[in-house]
Amino acid sequence: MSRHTYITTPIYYVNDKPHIGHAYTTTICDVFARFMRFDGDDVFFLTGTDEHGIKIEKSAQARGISPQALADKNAKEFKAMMAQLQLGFDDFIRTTEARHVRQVECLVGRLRASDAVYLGEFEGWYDEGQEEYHTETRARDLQYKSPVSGAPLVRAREKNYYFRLSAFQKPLEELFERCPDFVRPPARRNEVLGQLRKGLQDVPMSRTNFTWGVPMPGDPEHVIYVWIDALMNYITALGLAEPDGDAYRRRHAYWPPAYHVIGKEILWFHAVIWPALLMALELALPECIYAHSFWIRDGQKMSKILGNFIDLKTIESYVDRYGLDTWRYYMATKGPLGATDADFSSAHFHEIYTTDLVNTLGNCASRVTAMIGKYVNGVVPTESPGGTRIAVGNHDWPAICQQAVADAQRAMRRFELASSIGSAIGLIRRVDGFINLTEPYKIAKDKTRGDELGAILYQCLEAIRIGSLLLWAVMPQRMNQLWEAMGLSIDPTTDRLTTLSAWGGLEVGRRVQRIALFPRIDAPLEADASSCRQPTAESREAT
RNA sequence: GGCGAUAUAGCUCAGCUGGUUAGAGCGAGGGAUUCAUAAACCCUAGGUCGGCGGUUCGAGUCCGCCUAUCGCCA
Repeated sequence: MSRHTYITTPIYYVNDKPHIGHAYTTTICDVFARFMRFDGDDVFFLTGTDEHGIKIEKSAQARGISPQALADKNAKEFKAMMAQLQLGFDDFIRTTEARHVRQVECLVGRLRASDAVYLGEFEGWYDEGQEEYHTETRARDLQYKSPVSGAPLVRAREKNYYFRLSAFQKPLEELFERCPDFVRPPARRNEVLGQLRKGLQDVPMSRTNFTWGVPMPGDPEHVIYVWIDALMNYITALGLAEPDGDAYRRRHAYWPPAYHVIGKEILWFHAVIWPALLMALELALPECIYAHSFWIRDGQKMSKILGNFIDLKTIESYVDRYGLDTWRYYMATKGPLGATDADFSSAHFHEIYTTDLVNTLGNCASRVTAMIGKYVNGVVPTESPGGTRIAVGNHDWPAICQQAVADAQRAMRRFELASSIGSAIGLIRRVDGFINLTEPYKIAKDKTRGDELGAILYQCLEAIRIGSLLLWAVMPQRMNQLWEAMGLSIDPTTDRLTTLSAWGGLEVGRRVQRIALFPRIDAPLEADASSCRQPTAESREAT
C-alpha cells in the first residue's frame, strides 16, 4: 500500500493573466509530484482557478460579457500555460463548476448548522466606487478617501454571516505549538504567530453587494465570501462533502494534504482561517502550508505599473532558447522557496545554465560516454572482472550513491527542492573528481590495465545513471535523452526510484552513445532585461 | 503606526548554544592538463563581518543605541 501524498497549488484568480508567479508555483509542485510518484507515493496534484467575486463581476461588466464568459476565457489561458509548460496536474478545479458549488453549499450549510457561523452586523468604511470595505487602520492610512477615486469613504453597515474565528484562538495556538512545521518557512510561521498573538476577530463570510458567487444556503440574498469559497476547493476536488459520490470514493484517501503550496500574499487565509475552518468541519489538517516568496526582476518588484511582469511570452522565449528542462531547473533550484524574494535575470539564468547544466552535468555525461566510445568500443564494461568488484582510489561508489539518493529523497519529501537536486548534481561532481583523480584516459594507454579502466568507466557511468534518476523529476526530457544514449529503457511511471537506484543496475554489455545533453549557448537572452537595467559591461554582447 | 526580520569577499549566501589564521558557490585573474561542450582540476581574492558603545579573559556570534533595507498587518 503506497503512501497517499496530496499537493496543491493555490487556485489562480482569473482576473489575472498567467505570469511567472503562477508558472513558478505550479512548476515546483509538478517537480515534487513527479519525484514523489517516481519514489513510490500515490500522488494527487491539484491546481485550478478561482472564478468568483466582485472583481470578476466588475471586469466582466466592463467588457460587456458575463462573468462566466470571462472566467471561461481566462481559465482557458491558465490551462494553456499548464500545457505549454507541460505541467502534469491530476485535476484542474474551477470554482464555478457544479461539483464545487454544490459542495461549498453543503459545507457552509454544515458550518451554519454548527455554532461556527452566525449572522451579524458589519459596520465599516465603505468605498462606494470600488464597492469594498476598508479596515479601520487602512481607512486611516487612506485618510478616509478612496485610493482610486479620492472620494470620501462613507460609514456603512450591512448584515453579514460571520465565521467565529475568535473561537479558534486556542486550538490554533496549540496547533502551531504542536506542529512547528505547519507553516514554512519559519519566517512565515513567525509572522503568523505575531498576528495570532494580537488576538483573532471573527471574519465575515458572506457579502450582499454583489451576486457572482455561491449563494448562502438558506439565505440567497448573501453570497459566500470568495475566500471561503476558494479555500474549499482543496476538499471539494476530492469530493469530501459528498461521501456517496464517485469522487469521494476514488479520492478521499488523499486527504489531508502533505503541502498546500502558496505565495506569501495569501498566507493568512491558509495558515489561520483555513485550519480553523477545517477544525469547524472536523476534518484533518494539512501537514504543511508552504508559503514561498516572490520573483523579482533585475532587482525590482514586478508590478503592473512598471509593466515588467515576466509573462508567458517571455517564459516562452527562455524555453525556446534553453529548453523546458532548463527553465524547470532554474525555477526549482534558484526560486524563492525561502523567506526572501529571488531575483530573475537573464544573466543569472544563463550563468546557472552554463555552470550547472553545460559545464557540470552535460560535460560529465559527455566525457564519460566519449571515453566508453573510445576505449571500450562503446559498450558498458564490467567493474567486476572475474567476479570481484574493483574499487579504485578508495571510492566506495555504492555507498556514495546510496547516500546521494537518500539525501535527495529526504530533501524532496521536505519540499527542499534545491537541496534535493543539489545532492544529485553533487554526485555528478564526484564523478568528475573521480575521473580527474584516477585519470582513466591515461590508464587507457596501458594495455595491461584494462580491468581497472573498465571498472572506472563502469562506476562513472553507473553514478551518472543514478544521478539522472534523481534529476528526472526536474528535467524529464533531458534525462530521457540521456537514458536513451545509455541504452536504458526506464519508465518512471511504472518503475520505482528505489529499485532502479540500487548500485549495479547498469547492465554490462549495453551499447552507449556519446551524448551532448546541454549545448553551449553563447550569450544570455538580454532583450527582455536591458530596458530595466543600467547599461553595464554585461550588456556588451547584446545585439 | 504596530509587530518582526535582515545588514558578512564583485554577486548569492553559510557561519548552532561567544573561543586558535572569518567560510562556500558563482564571477574575475593565473597555472597545469586533455577523456570531455575552450569543459573538469589546482592556486589566488587579503572582506574595518552596516556604524557607535557595552558585557566578557575573549564577540559576525550576547546587550543597548543609531543608520539602511525588507517583510507582515485578516
